[in-house]
Amino acid sequence: MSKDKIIRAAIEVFSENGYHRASMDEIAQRAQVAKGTLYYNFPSKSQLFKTIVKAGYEDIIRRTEADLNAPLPMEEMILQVIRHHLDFFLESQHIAHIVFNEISNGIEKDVLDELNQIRREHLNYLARILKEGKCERQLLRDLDPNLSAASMIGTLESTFNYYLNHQEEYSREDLEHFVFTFITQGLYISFD
Amino acid sequence: MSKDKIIRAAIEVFSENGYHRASMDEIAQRAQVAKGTLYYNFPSKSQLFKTIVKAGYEDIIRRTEADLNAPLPMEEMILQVIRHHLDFFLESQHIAHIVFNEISNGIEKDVLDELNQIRREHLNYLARILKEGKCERQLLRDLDPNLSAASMIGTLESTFNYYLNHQEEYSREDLEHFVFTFITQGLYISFD
Amino acid sequence: MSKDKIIRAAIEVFSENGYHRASMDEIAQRAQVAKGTLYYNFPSKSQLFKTIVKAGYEDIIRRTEADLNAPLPMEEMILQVIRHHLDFFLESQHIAHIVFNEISNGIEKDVLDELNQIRREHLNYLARILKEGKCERQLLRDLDPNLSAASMIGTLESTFNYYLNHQEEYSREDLEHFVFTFITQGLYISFD
Amino acid sequence: MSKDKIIRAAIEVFSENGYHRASMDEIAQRAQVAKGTLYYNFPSKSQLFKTIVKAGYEDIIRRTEADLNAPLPMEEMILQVIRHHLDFFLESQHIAHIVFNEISNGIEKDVLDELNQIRREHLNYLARILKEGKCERQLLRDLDPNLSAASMIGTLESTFNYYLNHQEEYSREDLEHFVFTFITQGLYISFD
DNA sequence: CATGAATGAGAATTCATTCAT
DNA sequence: GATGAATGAATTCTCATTCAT
Repeated sequence: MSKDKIIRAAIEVFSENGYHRASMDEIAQRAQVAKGTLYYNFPSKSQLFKTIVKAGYEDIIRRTEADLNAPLPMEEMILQVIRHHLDFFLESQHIAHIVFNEISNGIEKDVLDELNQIRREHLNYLARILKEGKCERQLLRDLDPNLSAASMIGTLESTFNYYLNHQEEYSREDLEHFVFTFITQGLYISFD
Repeated sequence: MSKDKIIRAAIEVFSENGYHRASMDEIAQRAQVAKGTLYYNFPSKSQLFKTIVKAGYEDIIRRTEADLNAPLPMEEMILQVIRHHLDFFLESQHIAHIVFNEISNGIEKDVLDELNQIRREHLNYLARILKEGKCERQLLRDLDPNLSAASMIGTLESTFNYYLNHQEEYSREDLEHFVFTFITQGLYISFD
Repeated sequence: MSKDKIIRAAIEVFSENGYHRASMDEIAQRAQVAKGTLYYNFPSKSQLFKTIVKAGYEDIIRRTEADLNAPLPMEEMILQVIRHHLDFFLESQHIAHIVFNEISNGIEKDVLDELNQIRREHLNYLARILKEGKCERQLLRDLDPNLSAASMIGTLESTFNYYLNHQEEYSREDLEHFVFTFITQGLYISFD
Repeated sequence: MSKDKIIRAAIEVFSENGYHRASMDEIAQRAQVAKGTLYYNFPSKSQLFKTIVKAGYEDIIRRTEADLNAPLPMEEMILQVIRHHLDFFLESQHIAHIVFNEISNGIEKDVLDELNQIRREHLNYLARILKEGKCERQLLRDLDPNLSAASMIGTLESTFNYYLNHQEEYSREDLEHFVFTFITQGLYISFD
């Protein structure tokens, strides 16, 4: 079906070139449909982009939620969150790159607002997990949950970006272990 | 002098619109020079962009180095690094936004290579600090210094981005304290 | 029935947007039929347009003729012509706007020819009435009947257009009286 | 100079094809400039169109005013107005066609508003002449000056349009005489 | 009778860059 | 040093029309 072909092609083209350099022409070509078909299925370039980003966030949340609705100890939950985000980064580099790196200044205001709304919801989702963890047990430090969620994402993102340029030097386990340790324990050896 | 006016204008326009939506026309207008003058001073848009990014990185390294060449305890060094980066983010939001958020896919390959080279050097600089810290004293965990450096930046960046949209809820001290705690100790209360 | 729904919708859309900006998409939407149905009922956009214009002219001639086939004095005939045209303008603003204002340059040549043919016939019809009037009685000045017919239409049209933008300032009677006086007696107080 | 070449070409293309079918490509080609040059000189198609229409109206008013600022008897004034409008129609068929026939529904609202404003001013100018005439001397009938002005234009326009398709049948004097008689005395032989 | 997905030729507009002055 | 008119390739988007079902 055209819509699917277009989305698959768009993911490729957007992630290879970024939003602004991606051209509808190339997306159409790769999807093997006529340019008009793009606009038959999506009202504009920015809406097509938004559709992809939204699906990306929804996918990652769905994966994470599938694991977390069974009650888990907090350590396990954070590990699962990290794992699912890393999985997503690794399996869907293209989408991930768009979802997390493409700031897209200079996109239509209304679409940008929607994108930011989606981003915010994703952060809130993570922050909520951390908030519960803080109450429930005495595991988590008294840090602002929103900033903590943002920093988790930032850490995952920059770790993954670094990995992209140095794939041969690290294994998947290395990344997972690094991110988990960095996020939960930080750089310092704990003072005891 | 024209060159300065252009750079000042370019920083504004790039950070407001992102690289691709920033137009040489608007930069010329804001700099109050003719468009030709832009090309008299800079060979191309991407070179103008690179000039700004490079200066941004150099500025931040210069500030940090000024403090660190006197021998300091590691705790203090990391705090200084965080402080100088936060200072830079807060004082030069525009440049910082460009320097850290503008991935600039779809820029000429040679300029992109130079930009990545600059980014890499900045990371190396931070990684070197951490490496020394690991040997010197027993403070730092045995984590990969490159990934650690990348994650420090990622944390600073995402914290700052979150702050930009919630300025009223946090003070500068809040940010500094959060980032320092997150980076050095992580989310968990240390097991002792 | 689809055909009627389409015509009703097309009249609206053509008169709101003019021929070139009217889109088959919008006509289909307003008619609540699929786009294919438009082409099932009308071979092309221009043919649909022509159908409407033709029906408009036929309607106005039918109305006028209904009154004029009974023998009437010339004064009365001209008054009836004016009345019926004004009625038509007032009752079917949409169609009238299309019929008289949409010059439609840049329509397919064959359809344009047909449209002009229809227009010509309408003018001829009016000119014939005037010609008879000139012979029959000594009421009408020796003016070219074709130019006279064209000028009658022009007067009705421009009066009506002015009225459209100043509806509150004139009543229907004002218009009728003005047009009748202007056409039959002109601006000057007759020299006697 | 480019601007002049563009305007000359645009007048041709607009009047041959109407606003919507006229393409910037063709205008550029005929003006022998690159497409970009069009946009260097005019911000948009609609603004280019407006520029031409405005100049047309200004030209016609300038011509008329040149004659009328010397005090003239009303008969003479109306004759001059008719003559100058006919001159304009005959000398600048292209512009006249645009100015008076191109209703341009479906143009950007702001430009359309400006166009209507220009049209209105032209009508007001003619209405003012008639108003003065009514007071000054006992020549003019007590007809609404605005509707009268609109009808004068409508008469000139439709007469001219008819003439365009039947050029061989009428001389310039025929037209002038017809329009003057129709406008000032109407169709009826005055009752005396 | 009716549908609606798909098309592709055009159209307006943008913008980095050049170059004669 | 500086200008700004001119360029033309690239880009997004529109829309009448077709056709398999």
